[in-house]
Amino acid sequence: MDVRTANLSTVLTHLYLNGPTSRSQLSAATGLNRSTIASLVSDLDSLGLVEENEPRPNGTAGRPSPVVSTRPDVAVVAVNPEIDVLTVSLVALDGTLIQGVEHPFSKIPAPDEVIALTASIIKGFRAGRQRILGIGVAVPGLVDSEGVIADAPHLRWKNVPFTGPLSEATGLPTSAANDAGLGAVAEYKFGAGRGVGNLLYLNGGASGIGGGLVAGGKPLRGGSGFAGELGHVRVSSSNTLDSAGLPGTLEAMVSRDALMSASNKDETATRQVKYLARGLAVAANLLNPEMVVLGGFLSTLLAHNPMLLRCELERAALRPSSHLEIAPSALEPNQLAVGAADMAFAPLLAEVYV
Amino acid sequence: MDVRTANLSTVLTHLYLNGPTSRSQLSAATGLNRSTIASLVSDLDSLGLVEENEPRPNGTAGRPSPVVSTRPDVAVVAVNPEIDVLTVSLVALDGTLIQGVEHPFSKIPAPDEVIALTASIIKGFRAGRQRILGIGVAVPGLVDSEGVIADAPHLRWKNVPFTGPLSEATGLPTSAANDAGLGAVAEYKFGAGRGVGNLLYLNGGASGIGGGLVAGGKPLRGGSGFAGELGHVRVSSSNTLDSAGLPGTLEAMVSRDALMSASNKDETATRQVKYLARGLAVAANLLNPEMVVLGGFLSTLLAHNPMLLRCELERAALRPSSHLEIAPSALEPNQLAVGAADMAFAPLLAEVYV
DNA sequence: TCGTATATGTTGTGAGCCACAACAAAACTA
DNA sequence: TAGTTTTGTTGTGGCTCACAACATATACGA
Repeated sequence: MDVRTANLSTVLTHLYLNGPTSRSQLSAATGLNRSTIASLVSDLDSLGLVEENEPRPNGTAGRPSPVVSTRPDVAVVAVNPEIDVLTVSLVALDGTLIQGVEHPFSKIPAPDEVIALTASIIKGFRAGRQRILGIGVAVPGLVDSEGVIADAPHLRWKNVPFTGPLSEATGLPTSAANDAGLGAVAEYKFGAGRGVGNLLYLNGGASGIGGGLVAGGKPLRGGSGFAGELGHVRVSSSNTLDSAGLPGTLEAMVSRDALMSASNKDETATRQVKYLARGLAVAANLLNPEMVVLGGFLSTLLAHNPMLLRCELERAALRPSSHLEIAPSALEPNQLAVGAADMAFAPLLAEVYV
Repeated sequence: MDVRTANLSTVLTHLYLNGPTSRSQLSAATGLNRSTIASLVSDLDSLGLVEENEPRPNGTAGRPSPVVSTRPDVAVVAVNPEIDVLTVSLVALDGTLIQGVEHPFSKIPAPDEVIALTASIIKGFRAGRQRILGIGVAVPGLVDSEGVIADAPHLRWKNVPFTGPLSEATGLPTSAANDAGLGAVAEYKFGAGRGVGNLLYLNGGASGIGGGLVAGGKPLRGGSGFAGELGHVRVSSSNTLDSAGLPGTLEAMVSRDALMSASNKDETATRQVKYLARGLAVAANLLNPEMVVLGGFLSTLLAHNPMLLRCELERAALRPSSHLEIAPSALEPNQLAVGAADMAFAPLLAEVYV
């Protein structure tokens, strides 16, 4: 890649992640010369990606530096099909949600239905003044590298080509990935785990427990793209099966339904906390993350008895796990939209062509 | 970093990983122009890092291209202190072992002893014609980012400053890291997992089971540098304790001593294979690696009944684990020397200053 | 209110480094 | 031996960055 392209990407990515930044701050952050930053910002401006605004007085001496920020009309679409609802969101080039549409389903939707609905909703978005650059889809299942949904058990989709048809229907470049993996990236870049290079994101939803990983500041997808599935790791010798048919796993022992329908809620919650701690211990020993971010009903479980969770975790993990931070999701309920949008912005941020 | 520096690094790293390469192949591999490669190789030559040799006839038409290779006299020292032996090796800039010295201990050595011994052995190495650039230490324990050995339980070392004193005693830049993590990188770059971006390396030694990870082509160290400790993940409800005092872990259930001293070896091996499969299932579900490399007595266990290991693994893991390859270490017994040397070469390979 | 210090934008120059083209060299092929 | 193919070699041009000199805009103290 070109030097120029790399530097344009560096600047735009900084603005994407850190929000409005003065030119002098950009110069300090990138190590590039004042004059170079001026030239790069000018290029990004004429590409319609950023805008310069009046300098904000900051009380220091010296000539004030204009504030550069991403343009709010540059956006992508984030799509998240679930069994009971389709969420289509418009997300701007600073990670903020502009608009979200939720379309409920009375029964599990077919892929065609979801694609057609999404295309229509996007047509609606286009009435606005946004420049829509692409689409990112958060899939509750396994997606292969060509955008084919290999297996989404709860949706009962298998080997469904998805990004291709959706891209054709909308004329927009489209990518797809596992939802929990995207949630992990979202929490890392904009949420509770901001700047924490090694984190595990665990989400408790209606259909089970999904997880995603960030390691060394990058999403950890694994060989076939389903790393992070802590829900299917065994934490008990029980024979209770999870959604994938595996016995005694975290997902089998910890579920929202069991919690809701329990006669003794407090006792059930306590038991589930203990199993959750065992699962986290496995992740702590094997991955040594700095932080675990809990979303969905797992954050409720955390709130129920944080001390118990930590004590049980310490018992089952190697000592350095005391450094492990446990935090609730900070982006809820928009993690997946933010993560999917991040994926859709990725090609632009990686290589800004003049 | 400079464009020139980056390109010099690219070329040198290619030679390090792929061995002797013709200038035309370098041009193809890097995408750089013929003339640029000529200039880069000339720079590396005058730095004494590479040499050009007679072109090898390859039967094709056209002017033959000189073969560039790393100079065999550029080397680093790899150090591996264990409870019963200290191994100090000289490794060349193509990952090959030039010389290895093993110094046995009758009792667990103290850090000072190891440092003094290592320094003496390196003095011996210096009698040769090698240019020694640095030292890499593979530690059977946890090393912090400043090179202090936080905890090496089997050596009974705690909070021992190590790289500092060794560097002072030898005058060489020194770095240290967990042994299993280095083994994982070695197998990825030069061994059974060559080119496999997501792999788990598991080593069965006298003192227990250690593990290291490579994810996305990079070592996965985790927050405090001890990711990969699959040995301390629970695989049984048994109360047998492992070396860290945790019950029912892989290390507690699978050990060389138990295997050696068993009255019915075959039965014990079979049981251990089943526990190993459970441990691998955890890793498969959580990390989704493409390959598991087994070293030490675990490769013996693999050889004992590969089919059983795979069957048990399939039962306990999500389906895509059928893509998971299981292989014995290809570098044994030099994994740690190769990995530690790789760490010692890293600063040079990352930035070649003219 | 004015001058000074400080910080930053602006402009022009120079240097580094790469791609490319033209030519030379060294193999293979018929 | 002449033609073909591939690659080294050399010189040129262009891109992009750093830097210096100058201009501009603020804060602060007299």
